[in-house]
Amino acid sequence: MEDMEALPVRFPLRQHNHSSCVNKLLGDAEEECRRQKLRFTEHRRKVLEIIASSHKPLGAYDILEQMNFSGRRQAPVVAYRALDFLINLGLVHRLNSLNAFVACMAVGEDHTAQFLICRQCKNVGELNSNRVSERIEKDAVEAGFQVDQQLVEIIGICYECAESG
Amino acid sequence: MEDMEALPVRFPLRQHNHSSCVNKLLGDAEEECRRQKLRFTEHRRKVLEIIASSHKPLGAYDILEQMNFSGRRQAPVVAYRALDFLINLGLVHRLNSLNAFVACMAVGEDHTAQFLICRQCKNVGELNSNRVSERIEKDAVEAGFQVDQQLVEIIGICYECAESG
DNA sequence: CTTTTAATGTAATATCGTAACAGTTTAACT
DNA sequence: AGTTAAACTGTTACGATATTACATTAAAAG
Repeated sequence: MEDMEALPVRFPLRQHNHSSCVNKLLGDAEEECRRQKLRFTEHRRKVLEIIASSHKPLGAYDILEQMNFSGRRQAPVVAYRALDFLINLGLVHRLNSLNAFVACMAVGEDHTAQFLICRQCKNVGELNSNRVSERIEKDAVEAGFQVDQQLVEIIGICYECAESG
Repeated sequence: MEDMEALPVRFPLRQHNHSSCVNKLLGDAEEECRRQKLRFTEHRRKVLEIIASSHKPLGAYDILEQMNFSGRRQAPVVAYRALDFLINLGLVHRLNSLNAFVACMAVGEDHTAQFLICRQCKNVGELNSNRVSERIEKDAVEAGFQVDQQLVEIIGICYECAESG
């Protein structure tokens, strides 16, 4: 039986208010950390804020550059440690084909994710299709493979870029 | 309507004759280059041979190490150039989550591919499920995205490792 | 046989990511 | 409150992955 619900997808529109996404995500993060008794430290907050403020994926060193509060340049490991934390919490996703990071757009929704990477505008959308993840799971199992994690990155052209030629 | 054909999957068995895979792949490569009037040079042959001789994914620098014919150590770019060529031809696949490369196991079959990466034995299998690729294509299109390329990497435990505990 | 295109050689450098370890802060427990 | 254990931070150094640039050589096309 096929799932007939609307297909959840988040693709950032050209004009939209970043600051509300950022605030929402920071709030979700705080709450999640409280629930799990984890520490939402300054570094972690800052890194999440930087990532959430961009719908284009950012490299670890891009993030690092924006961490110069106090004028002092941070060591790479500072960014990577915060990223590991945020990824484990499901607040940030890593895009392996780009060596880059994006904020999760479906925090707290118990979701699977596939990433839509526009090779023109470089924006990244998040598709949350259970049909895709279930199809992968079933076919892998049929092939004798036990699935722990799925990494799905889809390269192409987003709607807005297709429109504007 | 669902595709009821057997699901194509290639997972290397523990005991099997590598040299026959290697020879088949080299033959296919030669033929494909003849057809497309491309040059199958020494570097390209050697890199393909190295990759095909391993069912575990190899990093570019692993490959480089094995390219020391003439005792001379090659520069990284030599491996990367050959890899680019082989990837464009569809003879080699890149695994983004590992920064590593594997030989294609379905050359000349007009296939889609999803990779099954065993985190225990580190072998990589190639699943060729059109059901998966079509599901991804459909859902992406439904989300307003035009797909050029799909990157699907599935991490887990292969059959043989699950058997042997 | 000459022109043009593709491939190679070589050096340097850019980009991405981790190890190791000492010091500090926070939380948990008497 | 004072002590202990766990988590986080600061810092240095290094390892791993990948690309740019440019001069040279080899091959294919005319």
